[in-house]
Amino acid sequence: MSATTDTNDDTTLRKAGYHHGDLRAGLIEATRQLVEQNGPDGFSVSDACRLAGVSTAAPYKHFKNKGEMIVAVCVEGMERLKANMHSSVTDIPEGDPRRMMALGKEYINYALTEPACFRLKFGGFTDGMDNEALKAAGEAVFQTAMQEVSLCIGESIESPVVRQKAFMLWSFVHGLSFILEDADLADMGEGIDVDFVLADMARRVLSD
Amino acid sequence: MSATTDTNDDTTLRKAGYHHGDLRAGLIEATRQLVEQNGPDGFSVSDACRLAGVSTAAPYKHFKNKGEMIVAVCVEGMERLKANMHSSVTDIPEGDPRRMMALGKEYINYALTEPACFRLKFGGFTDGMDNEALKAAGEAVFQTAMQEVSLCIGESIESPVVRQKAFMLWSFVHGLSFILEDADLADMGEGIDVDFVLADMARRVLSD
DNA sequence: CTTCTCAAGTTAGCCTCTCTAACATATGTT
DNA sequence: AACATATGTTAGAGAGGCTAACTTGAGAAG
Repeated sequence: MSATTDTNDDTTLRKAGYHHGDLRAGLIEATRQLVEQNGPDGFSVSDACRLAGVSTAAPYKHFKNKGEMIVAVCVEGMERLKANMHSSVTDIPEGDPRRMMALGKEYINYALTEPACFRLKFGGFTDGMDNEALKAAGEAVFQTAMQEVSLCIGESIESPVVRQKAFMLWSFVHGLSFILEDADLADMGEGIDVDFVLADMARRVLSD
Repeated sequence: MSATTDTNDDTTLRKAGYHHGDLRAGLIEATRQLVEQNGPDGFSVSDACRLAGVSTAAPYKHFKNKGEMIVAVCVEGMERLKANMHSSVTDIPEGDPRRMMALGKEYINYALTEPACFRLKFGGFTDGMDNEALKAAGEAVFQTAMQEVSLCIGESIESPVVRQKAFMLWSFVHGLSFILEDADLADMGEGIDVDFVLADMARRVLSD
């Protein structure tokens, strides 16, 4: 039984001595890994504890309950998504419709590389978990889309048209993400070029 | 303790005597009710048993495990969705683009009236549960959309263009459904008229 | 009508999971 | 050096998933 061994291979995950250092971060990372491995509902607090190398009671010094752990993982994920989206457009000049496409691609890319996190946030697992941080993280992502639409069609971000077009594109990309990461559903889109439909949709929606 | 009382108020749900009659159907209905009440992850086999008035071991004569119960609820739900979609277009002449809109509205309507079933099927709860019946039920729904697109644009259902347009519209409606039923996300679409965006999107995608 | 059989129930109990209470340890402030 | 507090631990209550072994009763066969 060397659960509390000193050889610390997995930084931030396992602990070195009696105290972990940053168990909160360690548990979030452990949970994220488990969720990505076993699906959005295939994780238990106990599993996360084993991964982090602590007792099953330890998490409750950092989170109120299992739900709060899930929310924390989602918030982190949304922050990564937002950062990815931002960095995906830095090389493209403002107003270029390719920026809109890059955002959509990045959204889908996130859904495909962190599918379980994506579903944890959007699939209904956080239903009824009112959390300001999580809501704010989601809004920040939508704001990014509105900003881009505003630049593309040359209208104020306050304009209802901008909101409407952003909402339409977001709905499309959001649904596409869900479909692509579900093997059964993705089968129905066989032969379809994701890049093409993304560009095609952007063109159709952004035109008058 | 009158759990096995003779007064049978809730047909198909509770049993009358020692044998239930159709416990399989009773458990599916009980599960559906619980899921709609408490969210897609807010149900337990035990709860369903209590609702159906049987012991906690009874379900295992009809389902291999909890996952199979979930899948059964999803299959039933998809069949309802398909039926609703079909009946929503019977009064509109073939080829009329309003048929496409009616299908989309019905899809969204289903997501809003049976939100937990919708998320159970599409939110990731059935991840890794390979089930032919469930996959077939989903495909039938997409076929309906393709059929309509084919009629609207006057091309064979085999045509890649038809598949592509159907896929684009489905993605949009699918994403819109997820967004509308999530209170936090729906807030971002404040002031947006669902009927309008549906019609607008259909027009944009179905045009050349 | 009786008897047999088998599908469809039941009880008892295992293991795991979430979460709490009570106790232990280490860290940094005074 | 001593204490206060944050962060761990162990023990255990209560619930849920699932199985094994037993029971019931409904329909077929004699």
